[in-house]
Amino acid sequence: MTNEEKSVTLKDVAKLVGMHQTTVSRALNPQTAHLVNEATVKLIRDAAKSLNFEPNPIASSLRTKKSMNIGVVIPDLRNPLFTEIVRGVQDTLDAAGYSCFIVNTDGDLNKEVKLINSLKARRVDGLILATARQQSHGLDQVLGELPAVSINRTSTNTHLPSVTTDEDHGTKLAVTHLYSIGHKEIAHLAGPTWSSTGLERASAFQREIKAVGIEFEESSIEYCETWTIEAGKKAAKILLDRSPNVTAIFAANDLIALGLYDELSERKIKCPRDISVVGYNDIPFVDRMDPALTTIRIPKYEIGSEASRLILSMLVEKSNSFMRHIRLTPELKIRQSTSAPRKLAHV
Amino acid sequence: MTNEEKSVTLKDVAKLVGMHQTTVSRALNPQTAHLVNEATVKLIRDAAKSLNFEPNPIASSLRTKKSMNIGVVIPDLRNPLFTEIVRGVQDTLDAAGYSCFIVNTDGDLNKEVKLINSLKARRVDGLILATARQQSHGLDQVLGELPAVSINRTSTNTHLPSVTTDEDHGTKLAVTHLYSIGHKEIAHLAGPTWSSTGLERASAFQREIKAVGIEFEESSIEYCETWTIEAGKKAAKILLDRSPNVTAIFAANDLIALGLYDELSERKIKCPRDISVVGYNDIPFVDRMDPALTTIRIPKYEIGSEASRLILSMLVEKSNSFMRHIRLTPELKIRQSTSAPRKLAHV
DNA sequence: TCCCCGACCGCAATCGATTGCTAAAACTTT
DNA sequence: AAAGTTTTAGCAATCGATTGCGGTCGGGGA
Repeated sequence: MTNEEKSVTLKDVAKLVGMHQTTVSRALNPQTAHLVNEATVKLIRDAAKSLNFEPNPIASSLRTKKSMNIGVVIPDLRNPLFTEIVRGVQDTLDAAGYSCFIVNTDGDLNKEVKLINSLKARRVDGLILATARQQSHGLDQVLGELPAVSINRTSTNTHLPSVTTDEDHGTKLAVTHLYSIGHKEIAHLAGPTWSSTGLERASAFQREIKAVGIEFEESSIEYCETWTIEAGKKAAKILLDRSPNVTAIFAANDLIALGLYDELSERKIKCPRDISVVGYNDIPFVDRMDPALTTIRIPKYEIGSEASRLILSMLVEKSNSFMRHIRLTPELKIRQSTSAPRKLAHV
Repeated sequence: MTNEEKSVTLKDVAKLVGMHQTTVSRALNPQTAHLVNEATVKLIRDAAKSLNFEPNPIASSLRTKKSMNIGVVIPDLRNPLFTEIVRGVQDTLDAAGYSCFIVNTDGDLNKEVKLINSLKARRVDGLILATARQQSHGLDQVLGELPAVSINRTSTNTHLPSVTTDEDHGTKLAVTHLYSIGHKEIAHLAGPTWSSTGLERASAFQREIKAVGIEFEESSIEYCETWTIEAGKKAAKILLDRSPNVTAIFAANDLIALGLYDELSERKIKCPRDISVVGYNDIPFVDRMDPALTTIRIPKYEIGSEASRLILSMLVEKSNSFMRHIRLTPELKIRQSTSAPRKLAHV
């Protein structure tokens, strides 16, 4: 019988100190403790501790209409990119006394809508959206009044506060790196066209290619269907067939780069000897692949923590008035998958 | 003004159909709908739909004392082993209408206790524990009456229902594989001694080594401090110094195997040419490392889903009476990190 | 015809914390 | 000393769904 706890309530504590539950409530809450005599507060706090009182957040939520939960919508927790982000979210959120519900859309827009609705049904106080669709397709309507921030701001969703990384800069890092080591025939395995980051990187690619003085051809970009290894491989197949003499490929993310790796090894094309590869994100373990992947590192954990801070701030100052956009800076991690081209491409 | 929803309640629905909220409540709940006239049920359901009514789970929780949330305690979400498991948990749980709170202990026992308490404070209905400490150090007391299942049953915690994999079998697969391709000098980089799985695999290793007819020496086992790459590398250093002529090493998990990889490459020891390596778990991407890691695959997703099923069943049949232990079977994935020893070790 | 039972539905209490309002006491201010 | 403040604390309503306890009505059995 070490376990006599039968859910201690405010009233129990009140009884113990001979006061009303109201006073106990106020004494225990830092926000309202000033309404109670200091000595009484101490008395009550001690009593609460002795009874091992834990306020019931559910009762509290019901009355205050704050669940202290926020929903986190991601494509798939198994994608290491997101686990890193989510960790940032969790740490920041629970430091503020919030918890989170994580849901996986698996890239399915219908599912996403359903999940957001379920999150609303669960009365989350806010949402962090890490699913970057180009067409938010009435998501705004689904969102309703619910405070939300978006990771990977979609261009159509600029009305949502967001935390993003500088896609242009990241792409520039990739392209100029490849150019600086001698590549002239650079192609791009782009992200899906329904993804805002995919599109942004693709158009940044085009811009940067021109910026370094290479003539841009449409054929040097091939779009992947999804952000996966398989899609990357499939697109790589097409790209390599079409442009056999590229010497470097910038993949829109690491997974796509890995798909490219697969296709290269099937064709016995050696990376980086024959073709250099740059990825994006720097997810865990790509530094241990064969070859170690040169990539654009984004501050994943920080994206999560910043997004959390943002949503938290929206929750206190209910003023949705000012729309904040936080932009973080990526950096280049040079590893073994890039090297000077074997034979310089003719200009 | 597309958003006129101001939180519709039972009472609103009741008003619309001219009935009492009680009836509405019963009609909407499948469990109690039989108490209401069938025609009325339909009427009410339609009305609810038309008002876009969503029952407030918080109010419901308060009354029923069921939060419909369960806590998931893991070391670190960033460890791909756990993200896989968690996905299994999430999918199974939310099919049953439950949500989960995921917390990360970062291997810190104090933190673990704190987190479990916070989970209890949040009124979770049950717990899934994926932190496998040998000494549960009064965790039982912390747990109290809360239903819980453990992944990786700790030997001291056999009083908790559990979902585990067959460590003996997995270890046997590893050892016999190495033996069958010719290795006689096999060492083991064991998991931490505070971990039940670490200990189990280590003792199974010893047993299996003897079983295949190799003389066992204490020196062929080196324990890692934690389940990390760094700890693996550190222990590998010691092991390789001590036993320079081992031809194969069985690492207690993939991360440790990767640490071993690092140490091997620093010493210019080629895997598998000079030393074969077997990992454990088969976490994502180890098939793409250099060399692709031979490992013992465990059904990660299933562990999560089985654990969830278990906790759910405990929630319905409150009878804690029968203690269930589910044991899943691992399998061997042979890849490039194992091959026949270059020169056979002298017997 | 009378009684009993089941089907159907409403009343009101309940879960536990929060908060607007009120009131008593304590302390200032003229 | 009277009036005005400030401090401190209690009362009771409230959040929204659930549920034990009836109550009404219609029908079946005796």
